[in-house]
Amino acid sequence: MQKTLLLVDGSSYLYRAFHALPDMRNAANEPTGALYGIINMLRRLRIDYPAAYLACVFDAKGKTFRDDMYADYKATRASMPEDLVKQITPIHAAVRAMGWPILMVEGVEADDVIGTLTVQAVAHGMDAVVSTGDKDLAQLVNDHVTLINTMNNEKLDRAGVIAKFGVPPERIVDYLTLIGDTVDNIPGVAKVGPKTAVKWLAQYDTVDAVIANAANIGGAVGENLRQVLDWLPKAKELVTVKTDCDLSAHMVSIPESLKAPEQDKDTLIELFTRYNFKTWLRELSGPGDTAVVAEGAGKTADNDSVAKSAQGGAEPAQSSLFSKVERHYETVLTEAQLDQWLKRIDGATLTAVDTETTSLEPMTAQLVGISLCCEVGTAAYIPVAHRYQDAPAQLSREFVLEKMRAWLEDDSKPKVGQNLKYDSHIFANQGVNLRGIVHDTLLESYVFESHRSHDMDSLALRHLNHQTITFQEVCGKGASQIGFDEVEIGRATEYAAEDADITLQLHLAMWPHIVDDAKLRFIYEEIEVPTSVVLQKIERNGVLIDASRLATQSNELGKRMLEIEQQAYDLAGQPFNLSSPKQLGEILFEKLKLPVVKKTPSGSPSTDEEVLQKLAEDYPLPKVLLDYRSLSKLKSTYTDKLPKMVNQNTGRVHTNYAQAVAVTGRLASNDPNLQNIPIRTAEGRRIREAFVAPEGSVIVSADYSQIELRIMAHISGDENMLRAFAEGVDIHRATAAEIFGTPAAEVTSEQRRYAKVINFGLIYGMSAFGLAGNLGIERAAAQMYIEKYFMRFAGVKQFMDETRVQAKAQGYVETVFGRRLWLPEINSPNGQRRQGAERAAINAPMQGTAADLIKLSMIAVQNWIETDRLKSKMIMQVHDELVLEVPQDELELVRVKLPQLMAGVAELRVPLIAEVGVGKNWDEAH
DNA sequence: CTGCTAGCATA
DNA sequence: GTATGCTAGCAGA
Repeated sequence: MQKTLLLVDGSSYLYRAFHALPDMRNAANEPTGALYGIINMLRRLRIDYPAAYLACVFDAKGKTFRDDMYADYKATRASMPEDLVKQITPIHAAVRAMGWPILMVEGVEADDVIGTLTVQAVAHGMDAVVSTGDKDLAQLVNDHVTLINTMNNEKLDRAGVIAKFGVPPERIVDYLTLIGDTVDNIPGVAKVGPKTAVKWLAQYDTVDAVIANAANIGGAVGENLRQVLDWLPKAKELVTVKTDCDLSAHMVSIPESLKAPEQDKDTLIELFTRYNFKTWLRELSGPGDTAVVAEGAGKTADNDSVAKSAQGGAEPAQSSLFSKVERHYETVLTEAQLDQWLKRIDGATLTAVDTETTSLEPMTAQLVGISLCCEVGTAAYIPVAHRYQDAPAQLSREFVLEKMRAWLEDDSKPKVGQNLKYDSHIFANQGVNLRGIVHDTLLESYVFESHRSHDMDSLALRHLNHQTITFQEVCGKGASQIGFDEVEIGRATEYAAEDADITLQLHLAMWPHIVDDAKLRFIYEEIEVPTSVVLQKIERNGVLIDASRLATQSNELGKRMLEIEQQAYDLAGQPFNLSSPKQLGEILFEKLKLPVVKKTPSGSPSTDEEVLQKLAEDYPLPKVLLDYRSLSKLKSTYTDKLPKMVNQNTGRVHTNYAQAVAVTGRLASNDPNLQNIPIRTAEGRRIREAFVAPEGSVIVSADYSQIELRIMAHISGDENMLRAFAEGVDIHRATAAEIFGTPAAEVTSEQRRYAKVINFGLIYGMSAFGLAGNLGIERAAAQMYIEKYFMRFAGVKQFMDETRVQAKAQGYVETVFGRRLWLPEINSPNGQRRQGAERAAINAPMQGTAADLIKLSMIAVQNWIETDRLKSKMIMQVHDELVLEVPQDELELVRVKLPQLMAGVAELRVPLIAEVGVGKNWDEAH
């Protein structure tokens, strides 16, 4: 592999970091902003550009040759602010401790040192990557030297330089000579800016040639040019970066002198302690830092609420880095513009992609425009289907997609987006298969802060301190809402290009929080991102529904409901709306004077199932209502609704899996929800009969057996429970045997039922009160069972206590794989809320680990299907169950392999077991 | 038309 | 007692 030398223009970042970050200070009131910014930047760099050889170059004190040849060199530059001066020493110390050789050469500017090193590196057969915020260094770029700007993710190779400046790298010196450099106080030609410089260079090629032809250039600028003919050669020398400096006094040889040393952990701990970078510190001293050290990186600020409040605002969102970036948004209306953007994104390290469409329904929405951003602040919007009075001519949807297809479908062109699963559908609707999804800001936020909101507007506000243009501002709301295709293109560009720009910035802001944390990184890279790709496929596969069967059921249900309705009217002595809890309450509790069993949170008498069940013991009407309710639920939610959700094009039902809503890591299914299709009652199960396989295929369902209890056994390490699972016995029976102190063979069905309720209660963080309610026994009796349980399963008790402690101490609990589940209310002064959070804390590791496991299963199964080119397809996920549609000739294969894959995704202290069922429909497959 | 409550389907 | 999403009714626009 090609060796790479990674060079950082430390000086160029000093000022930028200092000015971009707010005034941060440690307890001793020492300024820390620039220090924080530089450390953060170097860490990110090491991750994004792994290189064996490194150097961070700073300007040294003292005059340089430029000062000697030009008295006013940098004359306009103010002296370094005192707060920055104070940070220089710690910055150098930190850079060194992080394992970066530092180069400071007296009498030679950092630029010249870098220039010289790149030339030497190339001479040694290496490539060089130069990280700088200074565009002047573009002159160093060639086939082996690339420029990157970590502040805005910009990457400049030869093509990039041409795209950005309009001239190739070897003409950058000429270009800068003509324009001048106000920062260094080097004048160029008055009134000549980038446009004119590019024009002249296109015509005459070099500054020397421009000078030679000065007499032929007309206009005021021609006159200005002739005024400075004598100066230009000197300006050219000033802006030229030297590549032949003598560095022999500072290094033995290239590249050995620049081999990255190990990071100096002790010094880093000292520095991070002194400057109060707690999160980095925690990572250095905490567990899991082996992986981190191996990458030569520590841990970045996580800005969680705990950290923030605890340290009074040190480690701010690095977002502020971007708030000052100048914005340049372009509407792409011509083929030439599109070509230029294609060139840019083709060479980009990462491109933010966003689509604008006619609706939010992923399977039917039509593409209206595409926005792109591969450099912070610079984005494009490509409208392809805006249609309103006098809309300008646009490139057609088909044309743009064909031009972009190669890039969109290229797995090696890295893309980021906000919920790219949606955009993937939009592209798929047009026959384009989006590949190369390496990041998704929705998932980054979800993995980083499970409990917070993940919509782009909130994220921008939180991480970038930026208020985005909202969809509502652009399209209005309610009846007067217009489609995005009716939005004026200029306005659409402001909105859409900003979305892509913000997406890229959000990634840059959130990624450091994940990349340095081995566990979060695993969850993100190995679970969430691949899961989103799999989900998109499952959603697209869809489920075949026997609509006529459901219609028949709807009819029957309707008839029976009418009969029941009549009975209810007779019993009530008047007609009323059975679906209205309010009217029902009046009938039951006012007219018929039935006793109020419990009240709703709002104070009215409850009429829920539990209440009606109780009242049904003594009165006829409640029973009738229970029947009505169950039928009505089935009809309205399922048998009426599902046929309406069949996609006209595919003839199937396509749910949408929400990947970032459930705080435990579970998926949620909506439009329609396929995760709550009835199963408990015979009546309800008939709906599953309508979930069918097409001719020649069958439905295969595989579900994890007792997954959450197994996870509890694993996490708690409780010996009794582990043994029960290891022996493969009936877990509820085993539990009953322990609690009631009888041999397993003598456990009664009543005892087993109790044990089962207790087992479930445990998973939910049960209290004696809750258990009593559920079993219909006294609270004291319930308490006794719980105590008995904890005596026999002491490991479980210990796990629960420890989980509560951990949750309170750090504000979150973790799954087995390290997913963080935040519990904002765990220390709430409100007892009710706090106890709620405690129960959630108990439940979350189990529910969350189960979610991790089945996501890993989905990835494994999809991978298998694609590798072996099977025709079987996943069509649903229901928390612990995967449902596939399998052609007959693949049945035996799937039947064996599917549960193996599911059981094999992780090695826990208990065996994982997946049970398979097969049938013509989903009901039979269970 | 929007947002809320009550109730109920699933794991 | 955990985690979700959807429906109907109803109140206030």
